[in-house]
Amino acid sequence: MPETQQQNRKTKARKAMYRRLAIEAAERVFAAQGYAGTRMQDVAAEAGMALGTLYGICAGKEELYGAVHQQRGEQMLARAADTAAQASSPLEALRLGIRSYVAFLAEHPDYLRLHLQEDQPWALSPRFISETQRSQWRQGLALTVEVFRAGIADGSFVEEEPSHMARVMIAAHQVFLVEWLEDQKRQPVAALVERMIAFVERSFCR
Amino acid sequence: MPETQQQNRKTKARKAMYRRLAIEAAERVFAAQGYAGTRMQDVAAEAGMALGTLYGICAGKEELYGAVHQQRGEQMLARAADTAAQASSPLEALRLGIRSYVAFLAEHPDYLRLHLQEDQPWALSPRFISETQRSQWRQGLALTVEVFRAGIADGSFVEEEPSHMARVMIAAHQVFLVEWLEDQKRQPVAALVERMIAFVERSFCR
Amino acid sequence: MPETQQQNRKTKARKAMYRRLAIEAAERVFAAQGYAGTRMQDVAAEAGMALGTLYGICAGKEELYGAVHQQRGEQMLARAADTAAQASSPLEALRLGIRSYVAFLAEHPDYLRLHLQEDQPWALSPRFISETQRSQWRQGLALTVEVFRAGIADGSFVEEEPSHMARVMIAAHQVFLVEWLEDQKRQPVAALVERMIAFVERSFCR
Amino acid sequence: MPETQQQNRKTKARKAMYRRLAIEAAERVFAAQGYAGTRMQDVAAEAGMALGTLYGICAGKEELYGAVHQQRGEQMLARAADTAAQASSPLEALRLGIRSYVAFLAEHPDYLRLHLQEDQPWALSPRFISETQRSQWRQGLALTVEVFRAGIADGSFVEEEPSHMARVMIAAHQVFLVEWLEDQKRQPVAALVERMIAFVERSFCR
DNA sequence: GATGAATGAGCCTTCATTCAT
DNA sequence: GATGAATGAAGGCTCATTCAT
Repeated sequence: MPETQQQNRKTKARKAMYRRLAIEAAERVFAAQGYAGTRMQDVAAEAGMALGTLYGICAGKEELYGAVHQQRGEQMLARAADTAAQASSPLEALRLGIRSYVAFLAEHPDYLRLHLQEDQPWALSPRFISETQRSQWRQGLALTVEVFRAGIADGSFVEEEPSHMARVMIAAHQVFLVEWLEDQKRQPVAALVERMIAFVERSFCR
Repeated sequence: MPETQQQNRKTKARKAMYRRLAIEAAERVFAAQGYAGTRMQDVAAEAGMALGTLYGICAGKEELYGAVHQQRGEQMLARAADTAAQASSPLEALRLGIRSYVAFLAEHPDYLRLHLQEDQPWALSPRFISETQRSQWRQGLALTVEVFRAGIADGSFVEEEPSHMARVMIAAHQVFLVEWLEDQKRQPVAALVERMIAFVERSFCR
Repeated sequence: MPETQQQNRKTKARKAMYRRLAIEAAERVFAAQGYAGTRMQDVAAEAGMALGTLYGICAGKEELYGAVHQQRGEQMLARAADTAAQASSPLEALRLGIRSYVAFLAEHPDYLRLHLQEDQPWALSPRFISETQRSQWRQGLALTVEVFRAGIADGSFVEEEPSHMARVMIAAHQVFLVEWLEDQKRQPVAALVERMIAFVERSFCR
Repeated sequence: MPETQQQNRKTKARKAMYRRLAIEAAERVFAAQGYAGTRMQDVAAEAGMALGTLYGICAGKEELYGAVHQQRGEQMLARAADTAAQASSPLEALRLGIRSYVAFLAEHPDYLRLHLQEDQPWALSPRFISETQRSQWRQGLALTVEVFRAGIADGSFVEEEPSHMARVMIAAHQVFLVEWLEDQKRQPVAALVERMIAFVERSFCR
C-alpha cells in the first residue's frame, strides 16, 4: 500500500515537526521559569498547541525536559564535531571545538540558561535522562574524550583519564559562561573563547 | 527572675537541639530524595517528631532546605578557615584548605550529595538562598578569594580575577568528588586530595 | 475564524452553566453547614464535579461564597426593582418591593438561610465582600434609599436619613423571616408580607 | 476538714478569677480578630497565662466564645433589669432599660463589637451556645418581654407577640449602634439613646 | 489526529487540644 | 496547679495526566 506508506511518511514528518515545535517552546519556558515552575499548560500555550497534542508528542514532563537537552545537545555536538574534524592536531581540535560550542550557546541563550541551571556534566544521575539520552550523551562526551586521548598520545596533554579531563573542562567552562551572563554579555564572545581556551591549555597541556 | 531566665535558657537549648535534629534529618532525606521529592512528612518521620513539631522549628520547606546548607556550610568553612590560618604561605593555605574541606565532605556524605546536587557556585540564582545564607556564602568565597589574592601578590599564582579562580576551582573540584562517589569511594581520601591540589597548582600556579 | 468564535461561545456558555451549577451547589452546602463548616470537597460533590473542576470555575472558597451572595442578590434586586418600578407612589413602591423580595426568599430557602446567617446590613465589615459585591450591595441599598427619599419628599414618610431607614427595615425584617422559619413556615407568605409592611408603615410613615 | 474546705474555697476563688481574666482577654481578642481569626494561643498570651491553664479554665474555643457572651450578657441584663425595676410604668421601664444597656455597650467597646458581629438575637441557631447560655439568654429576653407584655396590658403598646417585639427592637437597635460606630462615635450617647427610644415608640406605642 | 475540559491524588501548612514535667 | 512543647487531623489548592468529543 504505497498510499498508506506515504501517509505514514507524512504523518511522521508532521509529528517530528510538532515535536520540534514543542521542544523549542519547552526550552523557552523551562529557561524562564525553571523545571518546577513550569506547567505543561504553559508549554502547550507557548507552543501554540493543545495540551492533549503535547501529550501525543512527548511522554510527560520529565521526558520533555530531557528531550530539550537531548535536542540541543545533539545539535551542539554535531557542530563541534564537524568543526573539530578539520583540525590538524588534537590541540587545534580542542580549540576549534570550544570555539564552536561557545558560539552555539551564545546563539541559543535559552539553552545556555538551561545548560547552566541544570546540566551538571558531573551529576551522579542527571535528572530525567532516559537511557536513549544517556547513551547519546556518552557519544557526545566520547568525542571530546577522543580528542584528549589523541592529545595525550601525541604528548601535548598531561596523562590523565580523558573523560575526567572532559568533565573538568566542562565544569570550569560553566563558570566562565555564568560570569559572562552575570556581566550582561559585555565581553565579546571571541575574547571569552580565548580565555576558556587559555584555561584549558594551562590545566591540561604539558 | 533567675528561674525564668534559666527556663528560657533550657527552652532555647532544647529548641536548638531539636532544630539540629531536624536539620540533620532533613539533610539525609533531601540528599536521598532531592528537594522536590521530599515531603515535610518524610523529614518529620526521619527526625522522629510530629509534623507540627517540625513546623515549630522551621518556617517551612524552603527555609529548612536553606538551613541545611547554612548549617553544614558554616561548619565546613570554620574548619577550613581554622586550618588554613596556620599556613605560612598562600599556596600552603590553599592546600590545607582543600584538604580540610574534602575531609569534611568525606565525613558528611549526605551533605556531599546535597553539595553536588545543588550547591552550584556558578549558579545564576541559587534557589532558596536567604540573605543570611547569601552573606554566609560570600564569607566563604571571600576566604578563598583572600588566599588567591595573597598568592597573586606574592607571585605564586597567575594574575586572574581571584573570585573567578575560586569559582573555577570549586566547579572543577565537584567533578573530582562526583567521580569519587561514582567510583564507590574506592580511592583513598588522601590521594583524592592530592589530585585536587595538583589540579589547582597546574591551573593557577605560575 | 467563525469556528473558533463559535467554540468560544460554546465554551463560555458551558462555563457559565457550570458556574451556575457550582454556585447553586455551594448555596445549598453553605446554607446547611455554614462557611467554616463547608469543605470545597463537599461543594464539588454536591455539584457533581471534581475538585479541580470547581477550582477551574471559581478562584477559591471565599470567592465562591461571595459569588453565591452576589448571584442571588442580583436576582432578588432585579425582581424587586422591576416590581417597584410599576408603583404609582413611594409607599406603594415600598409595599411592592417588600412583597417581591419576600416572595423571592420564600422561593429560595437556601439563600434565605444564608441571608439570615450572614447578610447583616448592619455589619461593620461584612466578611468576604469583594469590590463587585460591595458595589452591588450599594446599588441594592440605593434602590430602597431612593424610595424612602421620594417618600420623605412627598410627605408620606418621616424625616430620617433614608439609608438608616433602609438598614433598620432590613434588620427588622430579618426577625420576621427567622420567626417564620422557626415556625416551620406555617404562616402563609402573604400574611407574613402584610405584617412586614405594617411594621414599616408603623415605623416610618407619618 | 475545714482546712480542705478553705483550700477549696481559695481554689475556687482563684479559678473564678482566672476565668474572668481569660474571658476578658478573649473578649478583646475575639473583638479584634473575629472568631475564626483567633487562636487559643493568642487568648492565652493576652490573658498572660499558659495555654494549658486556659484549657483548665474553659472547655475549648467554642465554650470560651460562648462564655464571653454569657458573662457580658449577664452583666448587661442585670444592670438593665435593676434600672428598669425603678420605673413607674412599662414605657418608662423600656426607656430606662434601653438607656442602661446602651450605656453598658458604650462602656464596653470590645463587647459592642462582638455583639454587633455575632450576636444575632434572631438567629436560627446561634453558633456555639450551650444550654446554660441558652437559658440565660431566655431569661434576658424574658425581662424585655415582660415589659412589653405589661405595656400591652396597660394599653401603651400595640398588640403584638411580645417576644417578637423584643427581637425586632434589638435588631433595629443594632443598626443604630453600627451607624454610631461607623460615625466614629461622634454622636453623644445620650442623643443616640433618644433616637433609639424614639424609634421604639414609633414602632410599638399606640 | 487534535482538542481542552475534567479529573483527583498529593502536599504544605495551621491550630485546637493534650499531657508529661 | 501551672506550663508550653508536642501532636496530628484536617483542608485548601495545584497541576500532571487522561479521554470523550
